Amino acid sequence: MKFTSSYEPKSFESEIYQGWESSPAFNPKPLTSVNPATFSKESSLKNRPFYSIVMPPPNANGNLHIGHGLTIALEDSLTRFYRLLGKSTWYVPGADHAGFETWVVYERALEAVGHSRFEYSRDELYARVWDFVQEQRGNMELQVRALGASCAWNDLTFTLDENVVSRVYKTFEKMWNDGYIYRGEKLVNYCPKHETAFADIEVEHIDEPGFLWDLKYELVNEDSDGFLDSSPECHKEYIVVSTTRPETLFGDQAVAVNPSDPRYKSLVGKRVKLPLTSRTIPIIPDEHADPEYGSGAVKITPAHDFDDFEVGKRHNLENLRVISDNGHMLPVCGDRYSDLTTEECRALVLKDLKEQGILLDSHKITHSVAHCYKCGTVIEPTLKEQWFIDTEKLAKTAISHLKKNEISFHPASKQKVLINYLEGLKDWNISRQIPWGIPIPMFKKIGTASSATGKENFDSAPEWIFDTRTNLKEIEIGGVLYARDEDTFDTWFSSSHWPIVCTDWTEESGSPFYPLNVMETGADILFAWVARMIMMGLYITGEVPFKDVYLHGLVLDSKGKKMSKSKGNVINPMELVDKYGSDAFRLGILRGRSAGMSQAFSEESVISGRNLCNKLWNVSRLIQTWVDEAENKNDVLSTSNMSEDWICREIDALRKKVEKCMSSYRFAEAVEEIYSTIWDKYADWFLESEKLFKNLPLLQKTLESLLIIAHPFMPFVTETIWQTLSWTSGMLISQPWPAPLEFDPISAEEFERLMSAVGEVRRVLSALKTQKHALKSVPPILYGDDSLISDNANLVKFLTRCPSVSSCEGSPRGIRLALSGREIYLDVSSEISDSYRETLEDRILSVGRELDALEARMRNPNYVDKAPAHLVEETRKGIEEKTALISRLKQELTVI
RNA sequence: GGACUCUUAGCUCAGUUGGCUAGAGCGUUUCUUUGACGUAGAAAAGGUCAGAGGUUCGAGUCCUCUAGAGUCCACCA
Repeated sequence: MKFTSSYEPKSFESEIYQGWESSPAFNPKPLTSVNPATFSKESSLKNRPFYSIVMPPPNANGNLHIGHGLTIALEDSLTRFYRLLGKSTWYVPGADHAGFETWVVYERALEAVGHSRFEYSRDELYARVWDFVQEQRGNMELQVRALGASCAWNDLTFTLDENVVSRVYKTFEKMWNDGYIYRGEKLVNYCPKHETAFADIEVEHIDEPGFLWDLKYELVNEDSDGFLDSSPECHKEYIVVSTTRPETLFGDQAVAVNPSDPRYKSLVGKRVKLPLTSRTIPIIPDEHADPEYGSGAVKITPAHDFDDFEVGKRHNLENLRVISDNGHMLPVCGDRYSDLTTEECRALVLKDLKEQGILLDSHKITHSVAHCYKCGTVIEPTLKEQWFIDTEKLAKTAISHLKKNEISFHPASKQKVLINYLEGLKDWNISRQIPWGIPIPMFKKIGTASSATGKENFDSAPEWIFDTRTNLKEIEIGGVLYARDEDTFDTWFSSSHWPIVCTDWTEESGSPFYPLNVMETGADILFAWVARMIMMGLYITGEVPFKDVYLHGLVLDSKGKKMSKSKGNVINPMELVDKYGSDAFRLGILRGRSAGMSQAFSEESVISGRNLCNKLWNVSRLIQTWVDEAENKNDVLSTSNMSEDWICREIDALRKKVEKCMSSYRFAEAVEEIYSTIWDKYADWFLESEKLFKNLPLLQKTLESLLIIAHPFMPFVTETIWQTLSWTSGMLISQPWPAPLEFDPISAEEFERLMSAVGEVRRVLSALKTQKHALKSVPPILYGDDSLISDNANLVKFLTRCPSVSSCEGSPRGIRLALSGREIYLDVSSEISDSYRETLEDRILSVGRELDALEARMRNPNYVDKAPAHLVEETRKGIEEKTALISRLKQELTVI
């Protein structure tokens, strides 16, 4: 390949990726090639020769969004970094069947062609979605490749793969045997549109305006003497209940009042007539009723409200369902209301109550309403028999391991947040009434086969049995027939196994890659996923599933607003990759981003990334040109001037800095360092100097080091350059991390002095150009007793573009630069130096202010006593230098 | 009600256990058609680190309070 004059990512990215993918680079080294002596269970993860990380599986049939772009930029830079360090690296890619999400998409597609899910059996639907997913599949994987993920594609794990399902079944069986799983009839969060239950975590609570209605429930006289109590409160003939859901009154089982509420004390035990029905219900005392809220009396509907369900349990109330699974009123509500939707029913009930004088008042309120996180439908708490996991022990175990700091969190604050969550964790409903997912391997006893043994066994057979033959609707065991539960698992139940299934962990031999080095994912799924992986990992393996957790925040739009389709501010990562290249995107999205923070993102940062790629491209092109032009190519590698010592020192510092940043997950800082080293140091100073020296072996070596260090963050362009350079061989992706470079530190410091001298020349020239006696042409430089300048006259001349740099021969003239330890003059006319007077005066003032600050510090005896000696010494030196500088500046002033 | 995070340049953000004159990118201004790069080079302007106390020789950094922004969990008849 040849270097084009500018960086054109489109011309090489896909080809480069194919090269990587067809090599063994993405795969972990075979176990036999890794020295087993270096691996033991006890050794810390840092020292083990493996590095493992798994990809949070993107939806198999979806497209990547900006969050995936960030995920892959983060994970892949870690993977490539540790690969370069020589670890056997395994980045396992994944694809998610995305149970509910995919189901919603599929059901919508079905409805679009005029069909309903209810026309098909569960098994038919499963088969149809399977085909649907296969048709849609592929884009995601191509997009992951386009982002440069160096993952082991051979090991791609789909969440419905056979090994995933069998592992999930194993866990379920163990939990069933250990008594962690139970079937219970409880109120569950239920989406009436999609007709499925959810875990608490999948419900979105939104504050909404609503009404609190006061209803009059009339007291009925059931006393034997036929008269109401004579106490003054009970001269009333009714009790006012406050409700936001009048339509559920058909299911009311009681009216609760607070036992300490004096208003209602004497009413406890009485009964009231339930409006619109012929039923009566009791007034019961319960702490749940808040005397401060509404009328202080609350109707209790155990089958349709979580709190009421608990009240009902305490008072042995009946759970009477009045709303169906699909959100319509049941026949029990009577012909007038039966079959209406809850909204229709509410309107009609209110109208009827008003006409009957039962609706007394209404108040505008704001209350939080539970919604389906996917379709936004209001969640209907519904009484259902479901499979639950008793989470108490799981959470307790997880908390104890977390408190022992076995997992370090980035950001650290999330550890506390997670413990806080686990401490209040309720039992976990894992049943979903959607066809797309892993079938629950439980079968219910339904009858007997026509054999004698069946009849014999039937009574003693358990109600439910575990069996993995979920491809069958019915099974027969010992003559007893069982039917499969048609529900599927909550996807978080199966995905909590992700670190275990992706590392091929087994009971027999574990896995050298388990626990994972790091789990990188979005902070928004800390509870849903990270918490569950920890609980499950500990339950199955006894070990935490990962040692580090890195959580990234949301990627917001350029104004800091959340991206959403409805707002139209969604940024598509693939468009940016297409426009500026994959590396530019990666640099742009990592830039200025820190753990756990939701931060803005814009195209500008990607453009800046593209510019860095272009810079590196041209740096490489220039060096290649010099190599091509050179006649003698057998020079020995060594530094031959101070800019070379300096750049070696800087690259070495960069290497260490990047190592440190990566081990503490400070990606943005690593990127920042790479930027400034490539651009400000290597290109602007070193390469400029090398235009005079052209020390080819050193140029080549330093460029190689930079390419390797930058590779984790900008893999395509660095690899392309590597493969284009004439002297390099093999692939960059599998090169060893650079060894320390040799340099003379004193010489490196000398170069810094030269840089500040050159900088001062440039600053003064720039100032003179804009003053009233504007400088027409660049003046010569004169030096007095200054070996740094005399020894490097050529370099100074080149870097400042001055026509000449020569000795003043004992007769200085022009402007003397205000640099301590330097004697440099700009040979300008007296008019020009006059015009510089003002600038000089400003300079004296500002140095004076700095001097004052330092002197004040030294006057403080506590500072001299208590501050570290080196700081005091530095302050002392600073005072000396600034004093000298001021006196010289003043001298200059008088000369002028 | 409980928990967490944030407030630093016009914008987006760094700033590790407190320590030299608080940094970067983008934007702005001036200069340069210079040899790889105009997707460039050289230089500049721009900050009472939200506010008030406190600890300390020393606070953007630690503590307390106040104000504002945001997130999560629980509850809300």
